[in-house]
Amino acid sequence: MPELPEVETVRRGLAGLIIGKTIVSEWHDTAKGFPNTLADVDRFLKGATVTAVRRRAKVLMIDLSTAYSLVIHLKMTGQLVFVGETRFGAGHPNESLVHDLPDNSTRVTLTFDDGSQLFFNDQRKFGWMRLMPTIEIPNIDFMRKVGPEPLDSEFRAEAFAARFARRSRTSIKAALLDQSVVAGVGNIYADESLWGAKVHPRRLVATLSEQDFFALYTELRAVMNLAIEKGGSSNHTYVNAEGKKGSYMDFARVFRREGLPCPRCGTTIEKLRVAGRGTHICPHCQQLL
DNA sequence: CACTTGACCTGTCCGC
DNA sequence: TGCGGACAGGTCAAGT
Repeated sequence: MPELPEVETVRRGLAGLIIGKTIVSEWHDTAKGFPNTLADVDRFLKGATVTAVRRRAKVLMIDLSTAYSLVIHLKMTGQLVFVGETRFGAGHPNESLVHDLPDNSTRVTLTFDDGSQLFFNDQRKFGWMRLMPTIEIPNIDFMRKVGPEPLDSEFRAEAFAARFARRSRTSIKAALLDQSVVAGVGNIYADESLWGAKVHPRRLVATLSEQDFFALYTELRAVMNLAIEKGGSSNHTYVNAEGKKGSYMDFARVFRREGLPCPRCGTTIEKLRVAGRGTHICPHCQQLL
């Protein structure tokens, strides 16, 4: 589900809601989604206080006072939803956006010392949550190979372009989705940034000019920053830590807009399949050459 | 090694 | 209304 802006939105929400709280109980359903032993849960999770909530690429990390962390990947349909005392009050403006939890998609429930709860829900069960020593997080396979953060102020256009050398013979869309090239890009922001840069998603990486890469770098950062500002994009499954939907989809220029006019030139937006993913383009603005 | 495809799951939507 | 198939904001393991 979530890409970098959605995960960052969840991170910011959670940081304000759970830092300083102590976990008093834990429930989880399957070994696959939560592979830790009960002994580890008892020793390093129960009684632990949340000290920080971090993000790297699309991975969230909840750091604990035990020097362990909960490392979480939401994949396609994962959610982390916090429920405190005031959330379901009658007449609350967001009352209709959330329903009673846990529900049939709930995989993990954490209960804090003040009675509030954090639910990890995941309809498709692709996501995972694991408890591990904080210091070992950089050694997991995903962290070792993941590329730079695209919004890092130190990450410049030249470095962005250079990252693509490893994927020169594939389509630019496949390369953008490759987490080892640049971190955090998924299907929505790949399509949105390619449209912004006027680059056809099927163009081979090797055919992109320096100007194309510069435009793509600029557009990707602009689109991700806007999405974070708008609280991410929402389909029927994505909600932030407070159970609210993001509004970026109201600003999307091509994603899921097939049949509608391109906001730049009016040409009808088309949907294709590129790198095995549904892909949205303006056939006039984005030419194959 | 680089690249593509299928698998992992469940729910929903669309055409018959 | 029921059913089959395609598809869904992501990564891996296998295959060529």
